[in-house]
Amino acid sequence: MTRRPYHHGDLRAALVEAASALLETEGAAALSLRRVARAAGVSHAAPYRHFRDKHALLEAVAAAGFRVLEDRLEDLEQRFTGDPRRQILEACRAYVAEAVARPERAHLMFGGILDPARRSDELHAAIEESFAALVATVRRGEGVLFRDLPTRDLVLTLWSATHGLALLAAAGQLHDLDRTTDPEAAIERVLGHVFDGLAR
Amino acid sequence: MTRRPYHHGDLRAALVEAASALLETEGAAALSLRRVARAAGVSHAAPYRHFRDKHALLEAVAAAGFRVLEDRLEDLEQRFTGDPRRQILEACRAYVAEAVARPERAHLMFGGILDPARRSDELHAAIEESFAALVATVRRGEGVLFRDLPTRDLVLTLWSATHGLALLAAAGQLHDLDRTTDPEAAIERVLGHVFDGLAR
DNA sequence: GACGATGTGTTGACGTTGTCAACATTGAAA
DNA sequence: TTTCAATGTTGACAACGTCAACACATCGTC
Repeated sequence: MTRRPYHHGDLRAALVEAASALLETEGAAALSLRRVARAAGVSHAAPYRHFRDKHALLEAVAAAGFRVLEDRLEDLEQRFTGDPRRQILEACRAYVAEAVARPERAHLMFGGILDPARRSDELHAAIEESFAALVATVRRGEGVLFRDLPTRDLVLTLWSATHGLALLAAAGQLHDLDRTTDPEAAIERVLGHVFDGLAR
Repeated sequence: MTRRPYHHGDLRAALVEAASALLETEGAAALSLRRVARAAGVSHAAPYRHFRDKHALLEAVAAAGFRVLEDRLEDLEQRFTGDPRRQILEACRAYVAEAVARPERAHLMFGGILDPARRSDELHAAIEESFAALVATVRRGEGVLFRDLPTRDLVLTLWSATHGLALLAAAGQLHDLDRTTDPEAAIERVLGHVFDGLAR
């Protein structure tokens, strides 16, 4: 039943895998299509059978990142059913933790590397679904945790704070403010205050 | 016909200028050292008399961005002396507005393009000074606007929310959440709620 | 079995890039 | 006037993204 393409097995997945690894270890600047191909053990033009160009490969890497985010969020719903506050807190924590663990991918997902005008369907779907999971998580707190505010306000406020902290941490820029701040503790305090502002 | 002299006059500044312009119009991917040199009217290797490598040029562009941010913040202190709430609000607005007006540079400043390990003294100083201006702005609200919280908490919370919104807006990702959200209105609402959470 | 069609990987080429070494030109110090 | 450091140019190189031409494995059809 498993249809295996003939030579490499599943080159497409292998390329995304190799690109993700190279991205994190060597940085975005050092990530070339040819190095990815070499890492996957194929010739320099082989990737073109699976991706229109380099941009498309990078989009696939980003899409994988969004899918991880979505999985985390949905997992949290299972783990903390009936405790929306915990769900939201943990979701934000996971968001920051992901960015810190894979900063290069985080910048690929949210930074100015990919051209929004050229988004593939795959990436578009991955983004939509992960954002839907995020909105759904926040929604579970509506009427229970938060004041009577538009969903948009709740999501935007929580998301902005979390996103900001995640990217500052990923870029190592928290240290420019305060050498002793670690992201884990920071998200705790920041979210506490933001919750206070939204609480009923 | 004014004949161009062999020596440019102030090539360094011209290169930073040309690079900034190219960055915003063509995007980071299309920004090559050689195109910058061409735009400045010099040969392809001339930039090496002023910058160690491409990375150093990009750092100079980023540093200029941080200096703009600092100037804005300090200008606000003059314009709204004695009104710390207004100062902070306007500072956050300016932060977002800058990111939206020059999204490519914002990503260069905060994204994963520049290697933090190789920061030039110029960039390092520009970052420190703009962050100091940011902290100073928030401090003016201490004891007046905010609950009795560590400065670090105040700065981190306000900064995270603002930074997050700024980068989401710069990346055009606000539209993934809600097609009708415009950054100007969003920062207003987000900051309102965050202020509530920090207010005394 | 034979056999093209099709999907997949390879090879070689092209123009562009970042960078370097060698050289040219300039303005100012001596 | 001579000299020299600073600044700009030229030409080279390997690595890059991309493409066209080719090679081969697999499969449906006869």
